[in-house]
Amino acid sequence: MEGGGTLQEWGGRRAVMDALPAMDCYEDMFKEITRKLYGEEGLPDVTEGDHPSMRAQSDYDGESPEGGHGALAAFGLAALMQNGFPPPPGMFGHHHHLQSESTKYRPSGGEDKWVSSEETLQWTGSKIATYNAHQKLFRCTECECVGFLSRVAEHWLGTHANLRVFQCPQCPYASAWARCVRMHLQRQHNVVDTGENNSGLWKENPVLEEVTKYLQRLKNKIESPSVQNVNTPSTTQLKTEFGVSSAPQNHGQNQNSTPSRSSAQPGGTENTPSKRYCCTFCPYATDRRDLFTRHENIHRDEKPFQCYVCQKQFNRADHVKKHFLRMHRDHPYDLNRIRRQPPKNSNGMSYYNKYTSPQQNATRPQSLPTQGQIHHGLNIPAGFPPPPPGIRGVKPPLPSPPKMQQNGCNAKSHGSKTAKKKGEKRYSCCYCAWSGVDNWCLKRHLNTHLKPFVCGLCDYKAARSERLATHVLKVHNKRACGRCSFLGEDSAQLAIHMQEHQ
DNA sequence: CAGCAGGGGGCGT
DNA sequence: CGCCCCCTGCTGT
Repeated sequence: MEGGGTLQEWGGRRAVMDALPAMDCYEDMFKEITRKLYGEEGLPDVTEGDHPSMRAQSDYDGESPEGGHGALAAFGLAALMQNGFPPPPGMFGHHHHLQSESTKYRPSGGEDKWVSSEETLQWTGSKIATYNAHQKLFRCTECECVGFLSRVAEHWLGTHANLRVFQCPQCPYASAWARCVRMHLQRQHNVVDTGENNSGLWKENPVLEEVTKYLQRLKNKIESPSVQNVNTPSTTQLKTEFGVSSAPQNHGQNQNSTPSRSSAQPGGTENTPSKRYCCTFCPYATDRRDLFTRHENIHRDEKPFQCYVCQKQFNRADHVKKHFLRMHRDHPYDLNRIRRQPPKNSNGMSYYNKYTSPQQNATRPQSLPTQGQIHHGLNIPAGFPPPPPGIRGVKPPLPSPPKMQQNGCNAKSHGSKTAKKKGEKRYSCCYCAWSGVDNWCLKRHLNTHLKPFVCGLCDYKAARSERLATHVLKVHNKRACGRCSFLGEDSAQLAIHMQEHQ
């Protein structure tokens, strides 16, 4: 298949969403997805919306018309209708299916005649949507969502291709939904973007243009078969379709051109478009496959390693070693004892695959982390799924050693427990006689001299962001973001803002 | 304010 | 795979 490389990556990303990370490489993932999409199963089992990381990726995306699941969730339907979608016909009880001959024409008369294109998008093999000339509406072939051209194109790209084609012109934020970017612009940059006079939401993404042109050709063909391909929408028309104005240039000239790697995958539309591997769930991108694989484990919540002294679990072996050298320096460190499970079991399944069987995945959303959920590591025997991702900073009650004992261990090993300490290296302040154990301590100490956190409403300066936040709250009755200069009117507004930092 | 542990990314091997 | 670096959150002073 032409453009197989791109589709391969696309398929790989779908594979991640399909919770098939046991595949040892993207090639295998692609094969699996191809089998799912076009093989005997015939319908995808997209579960990206079930992934906690996916849910946290963006509050705007959370407001997106789709919940990320192939089936329309209740709120997704409501959002769709809010966006101008008529209620999807037969959505209740319908099952997913790709376009087939049997679904080309509906038996309910001419008014319900949904016609598909004879061509398919080369890089996906999908026919995207069918068109009903009577209703002048498109219907997604994968989930039967119904809407106008731009909406269905946006829906398909965002839901079934998982692409974020709309880019904030002022920051790296991108979304699959134009209105989400408009909302982001309004909230974060105080730019009221009506969709008619906005500042370039249409990301430089030939895929959007390709899909839109594809649907337009389908529409033209059905409504005016004799003039097909004449009314292929221009770039300006496309921008109008999506309510955007300033589109970048150099879009794909060939309508069937294979999308570039950077634009064909969501990560390619992130702030690091040149990276080869881009995470579906967060903005992370890298050129190294091994780093990407390691990063993916973060979103899988697996902790295959554990400290054999205190049973604390880790997702990386080097973290176990670092922990061990910090906390249990009196014990001999044995690399062979830190793995909770062998890398491969007798069936050749990886550790992760073992615990992410379809049954496991089905119950995964119920194990989403919530406030107050604390993992008692000692109660989880080896061989059981790792706990939900712990809330950062909440330390589970470990069986041993108790906190005081840990501190005693630290105190005992002070001065020699790390290479840093071994070398007696100290980081000295240039303004005073202070010296610290690491560079970060020095940085933080320097803030006491420099006070880089300046209140935007008065002359107050603070050495720490939390101090400034306290000041802003007490003096100005506003909620300050610890990561940027945002000031919220109340905690709810700040909470919404903080989600964007995810 | 500073020490500390945990976690994530980059990089070399 | 392991090391180093950086950052964050928690905790004690």
